[in-house]
Amino acid sequence: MNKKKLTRYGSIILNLISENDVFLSAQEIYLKMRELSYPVGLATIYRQLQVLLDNHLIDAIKSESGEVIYKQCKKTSHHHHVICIKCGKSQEILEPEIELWTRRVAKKLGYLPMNHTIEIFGHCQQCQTP
Amino acid sequence: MNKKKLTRYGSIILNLISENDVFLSAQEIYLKMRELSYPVGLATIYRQLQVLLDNHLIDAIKSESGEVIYKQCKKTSHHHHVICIKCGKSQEILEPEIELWTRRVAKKLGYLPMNHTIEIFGHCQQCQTP
DNA sequence: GTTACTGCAAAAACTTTGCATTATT
DNA sequence: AATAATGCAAAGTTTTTGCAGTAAC
Repeated sequence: MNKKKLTRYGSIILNLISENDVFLSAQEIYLKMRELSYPVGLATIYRQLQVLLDNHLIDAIKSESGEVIYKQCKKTSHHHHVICIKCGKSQEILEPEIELWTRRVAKKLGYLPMNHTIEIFGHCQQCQTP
Repeated sequence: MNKKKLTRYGSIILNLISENDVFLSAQEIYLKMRELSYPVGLATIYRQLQVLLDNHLIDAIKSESGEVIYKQCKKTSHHHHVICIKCGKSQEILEPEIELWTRRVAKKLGYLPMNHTIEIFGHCQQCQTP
C-alpha cells in the first residue's frame, strides 16, 4: 500500500477546492488557506494535493502558462475541459468520441497511445459580453 | 514592428532543430550547442527560440513534464502531434476534423474558443517491440 | 560610431526535499 | 511512546531580466 492518508489539512483543502468552480493553483490554494487563517505551509499544500490526486478526489491539468491547477470534477472517468481564459471558469467535456479519435489517429501513425492532453481555452458566456 | 531578427546563433539553433526529428527543450539545445563548441549562453538560446517562434520557423509544445519543447514542423498551418514517450520521436497529425470538433464542443458549452492544446503520448512503432 | 546581440549573474516562479518540531493515535 | 504530519528553509528546475561588454552594420 503506497497511498498516504488524507490529513486534517487535506480535508480542508478538499473542501476549499470542491467549493470552487474554477481550477486553482497550489499557490492560490495556499493564499486562500492563509486568508482563512489556517497556518499551513506551502509544502503541506503540495503534499496533500498529491494525496488527493492519488485518491482520485481531485483532478489536475496544466494551465496555459504551465503551472499545475486543481479542481474537483463531477465526472469520475477520464474527460477534458473548456477553460475560460478570463475568469478561469471551466466546464467538463462529455464527448466519448474524442477518445476513439485519439486512439484511431495514434494507431494510424503506428503509435500505441498511452495518454493524451486535450484542453480548450476561450471565453465563457459571461466573459464574452463586456 | 515588434519582431526581432534572426541572429548568427538563431540560424545555428534553427539548423540544429531542423536536423532533429524529435522535440528538444531549450536546455537540451543548450547542451548540444556546447557539445558542438559554440560558446553560447542559455539566455541567448531562450531569446532566439522566441524569435524563431515569432517568425513561425519552429513550433513549440509542452512536454508531459511541463517544459516547453521545440521542433521544426513540415506543416505550416495549425496542427497537433503524437509523441513517443520513450524515444521522443513525434509525428504530425493531419486531421482537420478535430478543429471543427473543438469549435463545436466549445460553442455547445457557451464558450468562444480561442485556443486549444491536443497532444497524444504513447510508444512509437520501434519502441513497442523491445 | 550606433545599434543590436550576447554572456553572465541574478532573480523570478513553481515545486520538491530534508530535518527538526509538533500533532496524532 | 511510536508514528505520521507539518513548517521552515534550502535547493532544484525552468525561464526571464538587467547590464556591461562585444559584435555587427
